[in-house]
Amino acid sequence: MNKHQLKSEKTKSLMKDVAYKLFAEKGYSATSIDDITKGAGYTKGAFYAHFNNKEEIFLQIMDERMLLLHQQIQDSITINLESTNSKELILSIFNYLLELTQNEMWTSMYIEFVANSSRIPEIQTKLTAIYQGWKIVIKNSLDYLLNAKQINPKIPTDSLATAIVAIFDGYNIQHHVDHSVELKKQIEIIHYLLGI
Amino acid sequence: MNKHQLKSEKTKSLMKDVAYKLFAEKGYSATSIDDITKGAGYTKGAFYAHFNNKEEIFLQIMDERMLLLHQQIQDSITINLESTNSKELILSIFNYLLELTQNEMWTSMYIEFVANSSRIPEIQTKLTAIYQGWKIVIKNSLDYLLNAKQINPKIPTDSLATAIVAIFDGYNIQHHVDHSVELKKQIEIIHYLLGI
Amino acid sequence: MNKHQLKSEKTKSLMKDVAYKLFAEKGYSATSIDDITKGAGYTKGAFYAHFNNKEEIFLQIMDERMLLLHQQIQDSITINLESTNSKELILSIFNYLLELTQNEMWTSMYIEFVANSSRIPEIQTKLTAIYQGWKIVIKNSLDYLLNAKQINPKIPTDSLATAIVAIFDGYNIQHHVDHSVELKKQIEIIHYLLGI
Amino acid sequence: MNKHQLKSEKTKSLMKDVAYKLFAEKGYSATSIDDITKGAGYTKGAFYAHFNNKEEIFLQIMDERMLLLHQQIQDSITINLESTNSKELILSIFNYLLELTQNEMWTSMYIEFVANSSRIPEIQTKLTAIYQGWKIVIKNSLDYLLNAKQINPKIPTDSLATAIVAIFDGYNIQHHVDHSVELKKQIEIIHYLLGI
DNA sequence: AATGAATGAGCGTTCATTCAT
DNA sequence: AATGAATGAACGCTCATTCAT
Repeated sequence: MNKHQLKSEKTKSLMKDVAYKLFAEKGYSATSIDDITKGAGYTKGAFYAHFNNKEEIFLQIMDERMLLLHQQIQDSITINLESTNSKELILSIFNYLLELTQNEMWTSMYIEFVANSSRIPEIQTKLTAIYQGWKIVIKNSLDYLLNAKQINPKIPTDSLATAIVAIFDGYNIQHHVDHSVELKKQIEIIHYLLGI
Repeated sequence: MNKHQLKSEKTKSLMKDVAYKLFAEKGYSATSIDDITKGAGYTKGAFYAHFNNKEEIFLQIMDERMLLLHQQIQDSITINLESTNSKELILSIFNYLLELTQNEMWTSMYIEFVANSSRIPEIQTKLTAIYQGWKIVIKNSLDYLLNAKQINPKIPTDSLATAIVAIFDGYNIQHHVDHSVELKKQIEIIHYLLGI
Repeated sequence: MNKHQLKSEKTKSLMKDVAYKLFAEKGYSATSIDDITKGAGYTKGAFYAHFNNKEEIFLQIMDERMLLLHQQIQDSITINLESTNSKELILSIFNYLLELTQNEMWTSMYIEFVANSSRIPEIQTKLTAIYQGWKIVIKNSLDYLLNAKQINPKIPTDSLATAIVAIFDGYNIQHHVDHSVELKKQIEIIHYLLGI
Repeated sequence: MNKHQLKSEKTKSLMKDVAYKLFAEKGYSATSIDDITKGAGYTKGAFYAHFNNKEEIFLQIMDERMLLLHQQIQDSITINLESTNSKELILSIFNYLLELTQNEMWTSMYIEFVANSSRIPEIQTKLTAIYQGWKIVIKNSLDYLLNAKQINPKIPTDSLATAIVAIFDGYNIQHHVDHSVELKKQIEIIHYLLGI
């Protein structure tokens, strides 16, 4: 990677960081290109040297953040899969998600994704794929634990995976609106569903 | 109410119906006053004769729709509380919510409420109150059923109420993004949580 | 026509007059909406209350000016057709066109039409129709004079009509670039072609 | 000319070729520096290494194309001046011009020159000079043929030269707008004017 | 000679809002 | 109550031009 590319990458990254923050704070529509570039210390023109339009930066941020999240969950699982204690594994995964949802910025951005999904088809496609990914990861983990007889659910693991994702999303939304809602309580519910 | 007021009320109501539809379809930001008034067969000026600004109509719609929803749930409970069979009561409530979430327009609008809650403080206040209301309604019903020994939950009823709301929201979001997600499955989960 | 429409028509007309002048002076691309509205004493927004976009005002001006021109030529012919002297008729028509081409603004605007015709299909269609119209008007007049044995051309009247239009356009362009070119001389040429 | 200069000249020439094409296709205003450099396989910076600004390349292209055209006409005349038959001379010259005007790109570019002449004084000066040049070349040829009694015009040769240029321009414009106009017909008219 | 990141001014367009009628 | 002309600020985007490399 030459100097030009390096500088370009740095600028893009800076703009994406600022945009991420602003999209979360003010929403996609209410965030202007000017807001983004000024926040990153550039002028409007610089934005269009790196992104074709506003939608593109939104989608790129979404892609990157979702990929990162997916990988981190995956890693968290891999590391803990050797642990003999199922509770530890489950706890580690869910605690990870918990931390994430406690990050207000991420939640706002996530809701922005969902809110715009019906208007921007590409977002819908991506989000659907992401949901599928999460559910598969969770189902696989549950299957593994089930085989190891470490969980004892009364509900099929694929339905459980969907339910767990829903519970996270649901608590996420409630907490986003009303911070007095305790996110930790969802862990209890999930444990109960898992029969542990 | 005289003729003038009646006409005024009718105009407002028409505009709110159109606005509800448009906010759900295109989002709050992307919907213009012109879209609303043209859709209702009026011109821009008429809008400002009835609403002070765009935010106001959004909040009024939210108020009315949420109140309506709340009352309908309340009614559904009241009617069914006398039924000897707990399953029937639960089913009737949840089926009501199910129908609602299967109404795409309502879901879109609901997500619009949530997405705008961090930007418009009044929305946050209202949404928080609404969540509280729902949870109280659900908790009271659960307590009633618990006393009647018709449900057998392992989790306190207030936590359960929060969980049930979260599950509805969560499935709602997933279904909004990916229509292949079956909303009916959430009922299974909730039944399991209730020990029935 | 009510007061609203009257005011609207006045504003549109004012804007079209200013736009006509500016398009001729600076060309279509180089003329901004701001130039037009400021010149007419309005703000940018007012423009879009009356025209859908920049192209529309250009096309409307073209339509109106061309229609007017066509009618005036037509009138000029009708009035003079009764005259016994063919020279008078011819002179009156060509003098009319002469006057027009001596109006720099009109010529500039006309060249703008032509220059943009390959890029804006609607302009091409309109211009083609206008050329047809002119040629028919001229051919009909020539045929009339031919029947009356007042002209004695060696070339078919339809070819002559095309040639006459070409000569007007050609002198027009030369004069537009170099004002020392005498437009009057083209009348001589045309007279010669007509055998008078 | 050393290697550096050679390369430079080649780059300039490439850019001018691409620019010529683009100016003709999209017009001067609508053609961006980026369009030109990308089309020539370079980047923006390279443009400014060879031209001071956009106007400069336009003027250079105009200069070169017009010079070329002038020389080719001149050559065409010189070669044919010895021919005993006047018709051949005339035909060769006009056929050359005919071919040129049938080249759509050239016509578009030519109209761009004319349309921009009132905005860019340098273009006006150049175009005026070019018109003068053409007219002198044509007049001289006509005078030569007149002396040789090979043409028999009823109109002074200088007026005829102007008329011939006008006829070419006029048919050019008509054909540019409406391709069904036959350019060949203008030759008939000119022959008639020349009394041959 | 050539790259390409960045500027900055400007453009066409939209839209919430105001107000005379 | 309703119209619709007009405002004015903002927005997404383009582009000629500059300049460090």
